[in-house]
Amino acid sequence: MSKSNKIVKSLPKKVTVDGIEQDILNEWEKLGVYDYDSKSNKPIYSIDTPPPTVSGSLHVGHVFSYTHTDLIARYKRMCGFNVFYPMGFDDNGLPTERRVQNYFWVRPDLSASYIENYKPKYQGTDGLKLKNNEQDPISRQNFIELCNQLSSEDENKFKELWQRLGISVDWNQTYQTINNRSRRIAQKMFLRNLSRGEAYQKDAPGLWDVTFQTAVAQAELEAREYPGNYHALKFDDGKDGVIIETTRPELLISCVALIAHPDDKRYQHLFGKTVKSPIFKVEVPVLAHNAAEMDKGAGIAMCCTFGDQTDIEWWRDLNLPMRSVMGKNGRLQTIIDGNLIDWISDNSGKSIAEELNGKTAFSAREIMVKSLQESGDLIGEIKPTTRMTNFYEKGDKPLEIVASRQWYISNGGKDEKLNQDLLQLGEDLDFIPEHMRQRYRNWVEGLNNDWLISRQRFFGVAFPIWYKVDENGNVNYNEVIVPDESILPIDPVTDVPAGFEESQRDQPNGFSAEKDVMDTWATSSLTPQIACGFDENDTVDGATTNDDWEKLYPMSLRPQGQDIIRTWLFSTVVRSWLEEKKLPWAKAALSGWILDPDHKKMSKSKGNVSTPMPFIEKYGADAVRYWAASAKLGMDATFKIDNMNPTKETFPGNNNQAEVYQMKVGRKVSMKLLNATKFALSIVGEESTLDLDLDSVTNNLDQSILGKLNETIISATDRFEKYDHAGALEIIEHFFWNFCDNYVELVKVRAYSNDKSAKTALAIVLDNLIRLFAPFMPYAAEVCWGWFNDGSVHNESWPTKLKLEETSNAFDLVNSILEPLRKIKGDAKVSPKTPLKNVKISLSSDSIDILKVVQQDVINSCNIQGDIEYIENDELAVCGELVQQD
RNA sequence: GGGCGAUUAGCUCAGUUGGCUAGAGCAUCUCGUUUACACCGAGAGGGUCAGGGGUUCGAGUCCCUUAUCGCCCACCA
Repeated sequence: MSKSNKIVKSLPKKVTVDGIEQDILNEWEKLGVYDYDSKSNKPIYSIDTPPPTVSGSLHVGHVFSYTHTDLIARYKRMCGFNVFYPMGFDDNGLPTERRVQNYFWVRPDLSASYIENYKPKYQGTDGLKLKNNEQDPISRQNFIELCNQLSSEDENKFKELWQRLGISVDWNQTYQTINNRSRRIAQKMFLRNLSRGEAYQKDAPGLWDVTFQTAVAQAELEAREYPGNYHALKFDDGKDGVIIETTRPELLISCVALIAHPDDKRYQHLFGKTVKSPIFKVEVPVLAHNAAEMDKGAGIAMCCTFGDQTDIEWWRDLNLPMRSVMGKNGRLQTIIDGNLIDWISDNSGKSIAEELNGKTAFSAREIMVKSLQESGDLIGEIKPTTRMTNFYEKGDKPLEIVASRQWYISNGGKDEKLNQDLLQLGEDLDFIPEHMRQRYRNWVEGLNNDWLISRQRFFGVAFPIWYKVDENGNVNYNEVIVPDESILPIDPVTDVPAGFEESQRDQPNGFSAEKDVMDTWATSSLTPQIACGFDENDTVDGATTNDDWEKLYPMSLRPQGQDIIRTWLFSTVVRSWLEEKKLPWAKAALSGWILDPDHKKMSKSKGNVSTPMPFIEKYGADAVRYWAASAKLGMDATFKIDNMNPTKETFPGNNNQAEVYQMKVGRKVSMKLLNATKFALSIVGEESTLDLDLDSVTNNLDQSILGKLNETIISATDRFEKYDHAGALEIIEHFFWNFCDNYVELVKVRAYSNDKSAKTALAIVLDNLIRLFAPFMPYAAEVCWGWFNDGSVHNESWPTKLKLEETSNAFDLVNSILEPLRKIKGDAKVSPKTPLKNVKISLSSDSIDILKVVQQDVINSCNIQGDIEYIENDELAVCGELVQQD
């Protein structure tokens, strides 16, 4: 390596890390330092950045994981890759729907027509004051426009934070998950799934959230503890009765059978016979099924349509009738079109059935318990219990099971071959850290159904389809009308299929729109396609083109949180496999959690989040990055705050006394880098050019520090290649402190006296160190670099192995005798400047030879008077006498 | 119930394929220094590597087992 002709610019008297960010940011933007170059021939490194949800706010956990990705991006960029590092904004889905509703006090209404230049009456946080006013009903298209308007405000706040943090995203490459490009791609991919038979609709019982009144997918479930009671109910078998236990007596009315295990001796005599339910006196069969567990409850279960997933299994396997009463609004429906449900003939049973109509599960249960107690069919005490129950992850009421027509995409939940293929893809994908692969395996192996992608919500990407309406005015869901790909995106609620006119909407022999929207993951699963320009017809919203698609896909890296392996990661693999028969990326990097000081995961719902900007302002962006960079991928990190009671009230760092240890250290490191560089340049830069020629380093000690530098470069690079940024940082930092505290101190005198070798070594080390630190501390590194270079350090190359002859271990040797020499003065509690005399050093003869060559630096820095006496001995020993000061 | 991970100094964590007297930072204590850096430097104390077995010349590292913590999945009779 031989570089020269570097011009040393003027150095500041005092360095600082405060307020350095904005000027540098402007410079980066001006130079386009992080721009992806679609015309370049360099190898590409493409990153499938997670699009943050814009309706939320960013917390330190985001800063943590996005910094990890940025470290990789910056490293790869310096290694000569053409880095494609886009940013998306997730503004599709329920959180945004609710936020837009409350912010503008509107609600989407599918019957409302589109209004050009619609201006909402309200805006801001006055939603609560408007509680009594009705929300303004507007069309879906208007709603999407309001979303885009609100999102762009949020996006700017996000962008500001990411930039300040030094995330090296190419801001020309951005997308929104609700913008035209995303909707177009989501619809196009759905149509292709449909044409290949991978997307299909089915009318079947499924999990249903009664609050949001939408179907939910397996991936969105969350099991939570839920209190309940066991009720022992007696069914009439003509003899002593059959006792079953249930936590849901309100579903007795939907009971279609009693089920026990085929091997259960207790119930053998009942199989094939019927019993009568209490209260309603409905005759139901007693049947055998393997899924019944002998040791659960009474060993015999009441099968209702539907209480849980097992009920669905029994209903399907045993061909049982459907007696569903649970309405989509969470209320029991026993009277339909004025008629009471038809399977009850008993008169008193009928009147209770009538009473149940319109009741929530909760009040229906109260009615049933009371009735059962009165009739004497409730046996013994009601026993309280706590059980795990499935909830929609965003909901707060247990899920019900309701039959409805929904759209699904095959994901291996029902197709063994596809399941195997997807498992194999999980083996082919490079997980970082490796053990995260197990999460993927567990999930794919545990799938029990296809991916439910339709949602009965208003805001999201519309299904681009209509259905034919028959001559009687009934919608025929089997006759799907699809648009041509070229006109996407469309909204079937306002757009009209080819060959029809608007007047035929919902008319006999006309057409009817699919009103559901797709699940948000149905769009998010396409982020590689959206970011990389998959759509050859795209003329809107996109920065990349279809030419880029060929180069960028499959992508190099998917960074993401471990909590969304089953959703985002898996669904992206599914879509990519179905469309391209490829993995979407080579590697997946999973980041860990940020834990609060009580070791609880930091999340918005727990109210323990810390907003990052105050920390950036207090310590500087480099320091915050240093904190994040110190943690390995996939490892949790504790957000440890000193001097502070870690309660909710005081947690977010508004207390000036509070310190985040690692950030404090990070600030020290960046200051040290600035100071060390300034110092070295002040000695070295007396001339107008810097000599970085290795041949100019002739002194043994100087050569040996270059040897140390070389080791550092090699092992830091090795760590980075293994995606171990924390290990790389540790190695670089260790060398850096050693260099500052020992080497620089040693050669000061020689360097001041214009020694060519020392000056060149200092310059070479600094030149490399700044580049080693650049991914971690982009601001401090840029400042240092700017003192003796033009252009950005972030477009420079990552240091590579120096072409050195074999070097001695002079530096380590000197360090090992420096320590005891310092201790002599330390023990005597005198200044390090105090002179020493009669210094004797015993060590091996080889080491003596090396040491003699470089001893002048030791004599200078320790202020040794007279000669050093060397004694040959394998055991290292150092002694000396202090010269008495006046 | 099935799976994954963690457990090393007061705190936060390193410790790569078994090979040192087990390391670093913070915190604590002692001392020093102000022409690179007080957003500094030098030094000290502090650990039965969660417990118990085993393999090995040798175990923080490998195997078995127990305990505690965290997470994922299953669990609604």
